[in-house]
Amino acid sequence: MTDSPARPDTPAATTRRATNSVTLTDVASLANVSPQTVSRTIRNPQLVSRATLERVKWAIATTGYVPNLAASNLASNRSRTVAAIIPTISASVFADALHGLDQVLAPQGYQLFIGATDYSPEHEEELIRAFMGRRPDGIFIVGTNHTPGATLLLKNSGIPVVEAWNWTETPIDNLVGFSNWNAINAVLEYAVGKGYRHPTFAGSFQSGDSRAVDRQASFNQNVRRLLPGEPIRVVDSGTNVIDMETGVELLDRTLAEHPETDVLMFASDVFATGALLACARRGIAVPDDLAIIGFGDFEVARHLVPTLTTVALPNEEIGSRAGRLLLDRMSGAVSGAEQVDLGFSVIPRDSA
Amino acid sequence: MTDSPARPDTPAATTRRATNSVTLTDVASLANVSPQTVSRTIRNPQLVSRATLERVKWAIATTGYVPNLAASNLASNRSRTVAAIIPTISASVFADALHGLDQVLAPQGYQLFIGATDYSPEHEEELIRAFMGRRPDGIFIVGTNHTPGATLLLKNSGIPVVEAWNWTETPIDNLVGFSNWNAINAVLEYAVGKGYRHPTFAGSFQSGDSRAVDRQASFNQNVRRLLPGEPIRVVDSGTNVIDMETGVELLDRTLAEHPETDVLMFASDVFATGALLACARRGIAVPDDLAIIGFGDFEVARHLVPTLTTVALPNEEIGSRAGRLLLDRMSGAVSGAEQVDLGFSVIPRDSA
DNA sequence: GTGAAAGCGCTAACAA
DNA sequence: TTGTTAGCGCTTTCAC
Repeated sequence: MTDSPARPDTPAATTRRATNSVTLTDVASLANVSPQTVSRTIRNPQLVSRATLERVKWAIATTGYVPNLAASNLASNRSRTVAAIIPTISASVFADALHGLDQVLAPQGYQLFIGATDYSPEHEEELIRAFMGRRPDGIFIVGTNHTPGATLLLKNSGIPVVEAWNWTETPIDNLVGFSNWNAINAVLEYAVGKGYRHPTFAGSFQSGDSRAVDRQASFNQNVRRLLPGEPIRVVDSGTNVIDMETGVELLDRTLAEHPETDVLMFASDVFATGALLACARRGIAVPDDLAIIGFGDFEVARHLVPTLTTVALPNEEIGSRAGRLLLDRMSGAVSGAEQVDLGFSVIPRDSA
Repeated sequence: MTDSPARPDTPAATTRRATNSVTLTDVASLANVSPQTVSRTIRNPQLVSRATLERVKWAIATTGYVPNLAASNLASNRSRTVAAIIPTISASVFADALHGLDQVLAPQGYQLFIGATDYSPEHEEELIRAFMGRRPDGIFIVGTNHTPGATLLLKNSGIPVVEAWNWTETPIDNLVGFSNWNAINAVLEYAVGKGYRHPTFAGSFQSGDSRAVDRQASFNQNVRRLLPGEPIRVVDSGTNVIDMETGVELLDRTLAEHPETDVLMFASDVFATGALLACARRGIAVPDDLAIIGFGDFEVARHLVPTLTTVALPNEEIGSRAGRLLLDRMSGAVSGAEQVDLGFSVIPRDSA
């Protein structure tokens, strides 16, 4: 033992320490080195001699020391965190993207903060503001439609940002996604190529979900282009809810409001699944009475009877690619923004 | 302007500030108050006079100040974060729980750190260690089977912990879940009550997923109890993968290895869905040729044809209840640990 | 109701 | 290779 004033058994009367947790200084005095050497042992072991390294490691293990990353963050101005802002946690497409993101970031020591906007741009702005307080080293955010305040916050933050999913000509920084517009166009071309002439598009087109709005706009324009004279049939659930029940309702409304429909295109496989199973229950033959096309290529699509024609999207890759872009920028290796179009593919199956 | 030495336009030559971000001191000097008053404005506005409050708020807005929570964390020893440790992000049951957790915690200003163990206890321990460095105010963790090291870390952390999903007689701290053992027993009693005599249990029973292992043990014991003399039929996929493809494989193996099976119980609705749809494709009548029972009551269960008999689990409620327990403990209002059994319910439908 | 002083636990910069 | 010094930006404590 030493008579150092930092001895843990000689706490200054003026201390404010509320924790009883071990600090760098405790480890240092046990190992008989300076706190700096302990810090180096953890962060840059190659700068420390073998003997010292062993001694410090032993001291860390003995004390059960866990570095306080808030202090590290404050001193180094790096948090080793990434903030992920998604519309909702319980939608598999975003969960897949988060999974991709986490797989790339976790091995590099980055931890993920997650926040859900529930499709509300106002809530998104609040969330961004709250996350900024944590000084994340990177930001992953779904969507390209933000409030002016949110856009400003992100632009001025000086933090690498990846916007994901949607495509836009004017990203804030990096962009990883695909074109919803082109995807819907591709589906429509597929359907027309198959001989269908009376398409209806069904989904939830609330303004909060700009991806859905993009898809609807694309449908409108491309029907005009590919089927001149054909009326635009869109059925809107009027909610943000994406579930199979709503798919059944959309089917019912389509049958009632647009009985001439020969192919029913859904904005999500979730809707399509509900509708396709409802058809089976009601004796509507798919695709002979009515063809159905989904969007997203969820796992169930290739198991349904009949199998569901749909569009495969690069969900997980959006996350992993975004993670790699962030890593490049956070390490300082790369300085410029990138736009990555991951594309999509129409998957022809039996339902259309 | 003042001639205060803290003037932002008079940076000390010795400064180490890497950020150009606004600090409490900047706001204070603009509002002509002490930093302390700005802090109070944010954290305890009722202690500040109206006039001062207005002036400080104006200064905050003018400067675009965002408090640095790492500094706050360090000084106050509270991080206003909760760490959530789940087996995998891309499984809807855990996503639902996270959603419940977030819904309760976010309004109170708590942010969520998320980490995925991929069903590996070793990885879980690493993750806990990494998260401890962030000094979360609470920990949510799925499962009750941890490595000795992980258990020790959690127990000694002094941080409120909620273990979720499984049931155990010896929780680390709080516990929110249901009994997998009882749930499987209930399903089996239901099946036997319906007249089935040759049950087979299919799923993935890798040791990493203790919930699945519990279910299998329950199946074994309860078959012996309810159907004495009947052999125990279990089909194990041999992987941690939970997808419909595996459900199809499990069905095939059951038909090949145990053709006498009259009711096939799956450890997850995902498997059951794959199997049930495969039956439709192969002309196996459900439930007449073979009855099928799932586990989890996923959304698709009530839409399938035939609808799937299964067990409903309180996924989202597990999260929200855990959130409320953590909130109680983090606020200091409650000191004791609680064990909450949220139960389950067998949902009789057409497949069995 | 407000301010001054001290320090949370760590790392950057520099010195030896 | 190792140590010393000076903060990072905030909150606690205590004085007024």
